[in-house]
Amino acid sequence: MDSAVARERALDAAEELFYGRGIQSVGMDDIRGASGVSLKRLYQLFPAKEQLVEAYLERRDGRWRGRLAEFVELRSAPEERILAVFDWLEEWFGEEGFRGCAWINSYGELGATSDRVAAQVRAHKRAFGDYLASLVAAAGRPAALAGPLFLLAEGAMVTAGITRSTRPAAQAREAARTLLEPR
Amino acid sequence: MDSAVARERALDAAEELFYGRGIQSVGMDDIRGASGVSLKRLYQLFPAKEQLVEAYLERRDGRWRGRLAEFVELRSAPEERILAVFDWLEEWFGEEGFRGCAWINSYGELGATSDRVAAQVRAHKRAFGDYLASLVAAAGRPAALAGPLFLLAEGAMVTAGITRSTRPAAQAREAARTLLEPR
DNA sequence: ACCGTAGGAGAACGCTCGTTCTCACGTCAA
DNA sequence: TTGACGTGAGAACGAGCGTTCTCCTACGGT
Repeated sequence: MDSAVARERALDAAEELFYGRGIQSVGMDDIRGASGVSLKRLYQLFPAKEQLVEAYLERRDGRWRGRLAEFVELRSAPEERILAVFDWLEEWFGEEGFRGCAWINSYGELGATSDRVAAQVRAHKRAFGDYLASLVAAAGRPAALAGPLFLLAEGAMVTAGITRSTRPAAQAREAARTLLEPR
Repeated sequence: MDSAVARERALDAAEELFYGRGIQSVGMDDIRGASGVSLKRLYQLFPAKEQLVEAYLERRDGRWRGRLAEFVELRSAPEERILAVFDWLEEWFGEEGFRGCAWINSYGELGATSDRVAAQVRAHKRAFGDYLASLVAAAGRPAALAGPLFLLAEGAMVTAGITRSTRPAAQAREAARTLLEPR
């Protein structure tokens, strides 16, 4: 098996297991079993579990933000683009296997003990916040709107994860619409 | 040492360590060292670690909501009481040792593997949401306001925990004020 | 004074898991 | 053909930790 292929399979297994069951409760042997990549190869590709965790979060970050941006691009009106973020959240929340925000969960699990994971979570959230801010700026709205919209989105992710419901997305969208109304 | 005293000391140590470093990275031996309660006594009081975790979350839930309600009671105007929630969040975020919401963190750590912890987190969040709803009702405002306010508060907690900043509280308060404005 | 009981200190046990090692096998260059 | 090398399967190692056990001391009732 090609190294690149083995790497992808390992990351696929890591993503499914880490996201679904939490990082600490998944062993390297579980990754091996789910990916078919031998332990020897796993440790060649990722010298320690923590590096596999980092690679998982990093790949997921790119994909997550990519999917969001792709969805948002379908709308042309700047205000609609902002609201589309919440529409996308609703789709995401409804997906099979949704278990909340991977970064918030990882932060709860490892934020206090792993500086590198904590930094990655902060970077992801900053990137998401910056993206929201860019949408607000593109709509010609005051920059101060971005913070509250970000908080609504974060609250929706956390609440959807805990309550296993898509409803927070619609609530957040509605609140966002109100905040966006001209006064 | 009296049993009741030992129990309190054990819970004090559990709260400080579990909240500060995460649950899984704290061993029963750490609890013993920090509390001065022997392992034998610990296991008499809490037959397994999971029960200590539950007792920790339960006691913290009572105290947390008690402190919040106490703070809110200081205001008399119904609208002010709603906003006071966010003022209290700001105070809380600024406390030494603040590390985000204990329940959100616990959910990230154990939500996928412990049904009892997951249920306790849901119960805590439901109680907080109900409390917010009662403040909204007391102010004679539409019940639909409670959801968005809840999401703002949750988003603020998560963001304050990750970024180690008190700013999300003020942002959430400002957004809440806007949502409360008569239109 | 004596015995039964409770409690403390900490060793011990058993399991999990991250990481490394062994060994047998297949491959490819010379 | 041969030998060096890479690889897979899985055993082995070592640490951490939840839980229990041992042993010793102190004390309370008679």
